[in-house]
Amino acid sequence: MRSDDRALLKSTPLFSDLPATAIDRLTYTAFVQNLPAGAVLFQQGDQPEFLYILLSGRVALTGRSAEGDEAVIEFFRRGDVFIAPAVILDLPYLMSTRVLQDARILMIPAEHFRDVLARDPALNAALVRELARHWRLLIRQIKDLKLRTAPQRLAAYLLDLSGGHGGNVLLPEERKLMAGRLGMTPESFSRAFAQLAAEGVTGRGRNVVIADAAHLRGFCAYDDIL
Amino acid sequence: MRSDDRALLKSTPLFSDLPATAIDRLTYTAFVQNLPAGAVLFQQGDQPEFLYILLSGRVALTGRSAEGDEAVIEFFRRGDVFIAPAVILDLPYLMSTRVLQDARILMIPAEHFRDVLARDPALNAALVRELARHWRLLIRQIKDLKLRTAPQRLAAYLLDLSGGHGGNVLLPEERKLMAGRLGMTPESFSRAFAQLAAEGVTGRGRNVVIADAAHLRGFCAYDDIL
DNA sequence: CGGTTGTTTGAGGACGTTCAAGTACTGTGG
DNA sequence: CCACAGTACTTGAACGTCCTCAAACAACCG
Repeated sequence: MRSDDRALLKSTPLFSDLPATAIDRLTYTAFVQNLPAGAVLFQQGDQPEFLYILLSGRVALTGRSAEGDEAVIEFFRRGDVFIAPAVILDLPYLMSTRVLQDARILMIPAEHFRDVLARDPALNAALVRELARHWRLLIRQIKDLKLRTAPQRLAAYLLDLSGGHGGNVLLPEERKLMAGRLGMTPESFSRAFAQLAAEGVTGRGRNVVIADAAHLRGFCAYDDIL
Repeated sequence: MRSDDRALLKSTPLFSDLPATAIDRLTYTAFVQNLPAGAVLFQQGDQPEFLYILLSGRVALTGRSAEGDEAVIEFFRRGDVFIAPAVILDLPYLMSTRVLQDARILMIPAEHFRDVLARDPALNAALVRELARHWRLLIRQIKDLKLRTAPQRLAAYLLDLSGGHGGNVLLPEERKLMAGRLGMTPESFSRAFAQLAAEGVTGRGRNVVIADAAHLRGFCAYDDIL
């Protein structure tokens, strides 16, 4: 692990409140792995062997149906810790993970993580907050899927990306993958995007402009559904 | 709080590993409220004032769209602790809560809960596991919504209720509410149920029989999607 | 430059919703 | 015990959204 990796850990929500010694205790058995885009870290159903922390690159957690089509559950970026719950409970992963952009990943052996967790109150406290935050993201996604139409979901996602204020937005992923995250096909994504032109959303490639954020919030019930 | 309430708390996953003194510390400012079916505990957007533990009765967490229709996110029953994340983070509730069946609810002041949480490592550890478990339930629900059709979702839910083995199942809620939980209208629920007759699912009222669990698992990709 | 992959667009169809009507339940008061 | 009201549940028809399949176009990368 490089020194800037340590600095990165220290800046994440999970580790920022932990003393350096706690971070050391957690990471001294850990190692860094470099993975190219397209690599699969693990498959759903596997028993968890590591806790993963993304040091750089991008990664997607996906679920796969019996027919083989893939739904993105969530994207992760630099600094994110993922699939902690499976490691904590020592239960099979519910999702698969695919590298989207060449990634450096810190891998903490699951057993070791659980050992430290059993002893370190500060880590428990930090993890409670981390899990609580993530819990809310999942609730929002469920409400999104149950209460909004495809164009509304896209609009809400774009507003999230813009921080709610509109203006210029840079799409973080391919449209194909964003479609999966939003629970629709790439074709539907494309049509949803075309439909948002009438609501003041324009753009080419990965650059998108939200002309009237207030109007778009109304369109997708941004504040009502939270 | 009655003595059998204390016994109930002690039997829940969250509190079972906590010493009695910790439970006392947590509950000495708490009180019990009786609420009739139909009562609303709080609305989405409210600032959290209490952590709720259901001592008896049934309750649903729901999200509401701008048009006013309601989607059930999850049901809770005796012994369940709900909306901990909002209380932990002191952020507005993302959902509303409605009493389905006359309920006795233990209410722990949010401020007090956070105080205890800041001091009690055992509570943190228990909460980490509780949140991790719930996190996995939400992931399953998201995969359900993104990867399965309506009849498949119903089939998977029935299998969950039966413990995966089939046989007799007692529906825990009105079909109307189960429809919301599964992300469909009551009409679609009814049709989905009718469709499952071809897969060996029969029943009248709240009593349902799964004739061939293995077959139904195949139908909804029960083991593939997890 | 050609091959590959991502994106858009069109046509047709499946799934699920909406609206509307009818049936079965549940509980209440006579 | 029955009549009744209110609610839940089912069923049918029409509609809309989203998906599938297919093709054209654009962007990227060797």
